[in-house]
Amino acid sequence: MVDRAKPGEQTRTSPPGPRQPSLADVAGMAGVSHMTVSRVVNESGPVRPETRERVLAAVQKLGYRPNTAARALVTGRSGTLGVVALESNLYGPASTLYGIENAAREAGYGVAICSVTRPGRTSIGDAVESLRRQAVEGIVVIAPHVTAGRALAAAPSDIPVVAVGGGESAPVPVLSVDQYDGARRATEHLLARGHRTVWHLAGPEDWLEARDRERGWRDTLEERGLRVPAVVRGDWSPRSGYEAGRALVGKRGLKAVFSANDQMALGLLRAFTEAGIRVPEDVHVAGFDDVPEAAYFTPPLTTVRQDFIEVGRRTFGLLEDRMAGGDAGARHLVPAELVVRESTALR
Amino acid sequence: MVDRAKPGEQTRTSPPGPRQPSLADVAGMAGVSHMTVSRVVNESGPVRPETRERVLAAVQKLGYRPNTAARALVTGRSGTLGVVALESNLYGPASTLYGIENAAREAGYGVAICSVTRPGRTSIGDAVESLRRQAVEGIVVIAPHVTAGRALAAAPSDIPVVAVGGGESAPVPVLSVDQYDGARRATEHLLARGHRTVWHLAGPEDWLEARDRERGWRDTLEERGLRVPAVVRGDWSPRSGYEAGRALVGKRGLKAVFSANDQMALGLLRAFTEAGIRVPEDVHVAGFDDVPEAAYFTPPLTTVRQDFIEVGRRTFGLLEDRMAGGDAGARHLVPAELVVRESTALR
DNA sequence: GACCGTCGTGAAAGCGCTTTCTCGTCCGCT
DNA sequence: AGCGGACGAGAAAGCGCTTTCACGACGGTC
Repeated sequence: MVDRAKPGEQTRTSPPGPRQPSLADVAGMAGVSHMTVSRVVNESGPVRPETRERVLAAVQKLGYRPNTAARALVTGRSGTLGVVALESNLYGPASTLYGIENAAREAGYGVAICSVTRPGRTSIGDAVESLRRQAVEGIVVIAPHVTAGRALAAAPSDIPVVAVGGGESAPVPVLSVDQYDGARRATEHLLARGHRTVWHLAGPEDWLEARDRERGWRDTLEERGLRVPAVVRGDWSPRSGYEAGRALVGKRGLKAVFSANDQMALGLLRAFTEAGIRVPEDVHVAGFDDVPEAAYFTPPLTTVRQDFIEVGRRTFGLLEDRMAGGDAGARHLVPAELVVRESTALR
Repeated sequence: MVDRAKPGEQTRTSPPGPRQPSLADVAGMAGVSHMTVSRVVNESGPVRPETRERVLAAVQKLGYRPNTAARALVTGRSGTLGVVALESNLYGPASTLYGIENAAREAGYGVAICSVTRPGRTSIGDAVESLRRQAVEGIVVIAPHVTAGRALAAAPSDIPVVAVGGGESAPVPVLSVDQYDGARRATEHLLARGHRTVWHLAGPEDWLEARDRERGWRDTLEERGLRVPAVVRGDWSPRSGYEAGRALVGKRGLKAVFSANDQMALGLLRAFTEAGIRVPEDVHVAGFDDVPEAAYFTPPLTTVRQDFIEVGRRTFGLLEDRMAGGDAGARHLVPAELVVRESTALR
């Protein structure tokens, strides 16, 4: 019985021990050429059923696993995609990553990640380069920053790159949730409660999403000829929302606030609570993202939901297009949805 | 001037266009053999300084990038690690992932991820298999589930595997935060407030971390001969915390609750607020994790902090050990830290 | 002045796989 | 009976790299 993998003529360097079985090993056991095994494994080319059975049995018994490196070497395809992810626990980016990974895996791709702490021209470039070294076939950049767009301007043209949630003015296809429209919906919702105007707690200026949300809010007010209060700016963190809240307390005519994300809205709520301002009785508050916690804030938060799984799926689709040589277009939007909760309850 | 990469004798299949430059291309331009280029690139073996300069210049001009597949094929090392991640936005697992990725990148490894939705015997096995197909050199399983331990029992022995935050009874090294001790600290803190006992909102039974935290809580009470109230169980989500909160409202002697994570504590707070129970005036609440939001809950939450970055770093260290053939030991603990906030303020 | 060791370089082999080409066999057709 | 074609299988080449070995040119030693 030829149970053990044949050691080959030369024993190689001794330590590695019994190496992984190769096509040749399987072929030996099945009594065919390695080519036939290849055909069976890849289901390419015709093989007589009984031969196939024998090969399959040998594959099974040997625990044969195709050598990715060898395959990649000859085909020039690694079967791996790269994702440049923002190192943060921000709900959006993290969820998007999973969405992409899922879609990629279903399509038979592996996913390599490279995280960047603070995106800038260099760091994103470094990340892309690092992924290229891993021979990825395409790259998704989760790049909500404005600077990311600039970084992508220098994106390599010999490998497909797509961006999600940013990358404006970058020469790559971009997919994002319709931040502008989402912000408009939230603002309109607040206005529909009868307020004269809506204040805005914005995100960091260098985030495209923050800009879009701010623009949506501003346009909505201006279109109706309403007063546009000075923007208060945070950094997405609950802490910054809290500080913004303290700054807002006591502002005249503060009746409605639209926060650019849920975490800052949480800080806002906290600051208002401490100051004795009741939500929704005294002030209405809306957020953005619909993080799982939002429904359990005090009070439950009206917010704008983004479907990150869908974003991930479609982003992968975009990349697939590009890899197939397609154009994929420039900018794609996924709609956002308003979720109304107690923080904007009628009073 | 020899500026263009030499096309090679055969034009290959026409469509691929000008392929990536190879060692041979660089060698041609520098007027040396491909071996010399290899030596320069890898800094292996002696090369005369001036030769080296010439080679480097050619590398630069051609934009040469070593072909990972070819290198992996001959060396048998892919330079890639695999991480089996839990697909969730739970703060802990996500943060751990970044910690690992960072440490790995610093050490020159790429990171491939494979997410699993609900860990079970099969899914983790599938994920591991999927990563092996990508020729990873080692695998980290972020496996907080009890079942994960069982899944790992069948872990392949021919590739280094380590687990983080779970994998009890698995034949692999495991690293985790000291959940038991953290839970004890939280419980002791609550008891120090003068309560007769502490209630516990536990996590899902099939999570090892949930078990450890529950055990820490229970032991602390039992050691002091205190009454051990019936455990209420959630699933980590704010929603489940909310429901648990509603169930707890009205329990006789409800003065202190230790929630197994912060998100559930949030739901708890919400339920208490709705029921007119004030925290900390009427009831004390403590959580676990110290998510960034915890400091801005209403009221700010006393909780147990876990240093996930450290966990990631040390987990990678463990894997590195294993890959180098070391033993790495069985179980490693990272201490947890109590963070006191208003939800357990003295009254 | 013949010799050994070092240094810098090149030649050859081969990692495991796919691509392409070739070859023998058997069928159905005229 | 003869022959083209489909079918099943193998032979050979080569992907880009590292490993191993071989080779010439030195410089110092006895």
